[in-house]
Amino acid sequence: MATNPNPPAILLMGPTASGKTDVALELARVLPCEIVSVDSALVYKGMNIGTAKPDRATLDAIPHHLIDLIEPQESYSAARFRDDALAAMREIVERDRIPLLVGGTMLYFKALTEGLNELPEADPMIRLVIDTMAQEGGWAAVYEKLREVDPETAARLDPNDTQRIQRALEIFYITGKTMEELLQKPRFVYFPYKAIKIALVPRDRAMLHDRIEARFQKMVSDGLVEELEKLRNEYALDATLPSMRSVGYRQALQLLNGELSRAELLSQGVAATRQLAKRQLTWLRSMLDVTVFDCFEDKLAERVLEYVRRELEAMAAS
RNA sequence: GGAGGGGUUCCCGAGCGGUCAAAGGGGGCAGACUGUAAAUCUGUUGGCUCAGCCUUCGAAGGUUCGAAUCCUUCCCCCUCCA
Repeated sequence: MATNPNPPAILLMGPTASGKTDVALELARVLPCEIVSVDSALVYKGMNIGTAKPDRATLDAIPHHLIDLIEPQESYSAARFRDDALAAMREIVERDRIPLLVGGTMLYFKALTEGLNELPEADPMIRLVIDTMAQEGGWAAVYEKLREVDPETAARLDPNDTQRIQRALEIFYITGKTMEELLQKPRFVYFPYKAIKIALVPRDRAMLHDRIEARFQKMVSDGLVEELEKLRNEYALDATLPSMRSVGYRQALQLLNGELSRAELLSQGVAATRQLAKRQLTWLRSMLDVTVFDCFEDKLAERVLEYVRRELEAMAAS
């Protein structure tokens, strides 16, 4: 198996609150797996309650990767995830074990399995320049600038999509080439694994909504706000950081800043989580070759385990 | 008991005789997504046999060619005086 040029990897996807973690832990308990987190929020140290991070005991008992990588004022990226995940997977396979990728950040799954074009990484200075340009002339002026240098990308983007406009212009300023041109180039797709792709999806959205609400309430009563308060004393956190724009923390920070009441924290946190789940489900629907399980099905973990076993056997046989 | 203010489509909330199935926001639903992705953006949101029709603006009557908008009574809610 160590010499297998195309070893298996299990990809377990699903929206927030679909029960991915429970299923993953069960798989890891029975199969020789190590878990690789595919989650843009679990990378932050100290952000535990709001990200539903597995507890210390679980992390110690079962090997987990790509959790607690950076501090809350830092930022991560899909490209960095791809590198980190491929490195982790290689090491896992070298130990004769199976990488079990678990998470809800669908862009990361996509970047991992389909690769990314060669684009420059984010440059804080350039972004600052563009932000300043936006402050002075409005985003309409920034969009106009993009239209001058990269009309194809500008046409593709909505004038209100400031984040992508900034990124496209950033690419041009760094490379002198348009994003359009760089995306045209063929990309290397290095993903030397036989992927077993599984999606946990609710048969009934209302049931997921109920679970989301209960879960968020529990996060708050477990001390989400207090956790953030402590983090804020330790790090210079503000609302523009990617970590502080994540579901739950964004609202908790607003509460600490006096912008939200306790009741609003609850309702807005729950709504933001539902909206996240909705976007995750949109990604999943667009993905082919994924085996879907109803996340409210009885004995979910057992069924998934059984399916994975069959797939692994079939692979070993061929 | 007296003086005011109010009840609008899932929610908040504008409308104050026709151009109103009713602004705006929220929520929901659908979609997009290449180094911020738990982010960002877009569309849609009474029903139907859908360029038209039907049912909606607390309830019931009335005025009018025509009402969510005016009048009457009734039912709730809030503020103030007692």
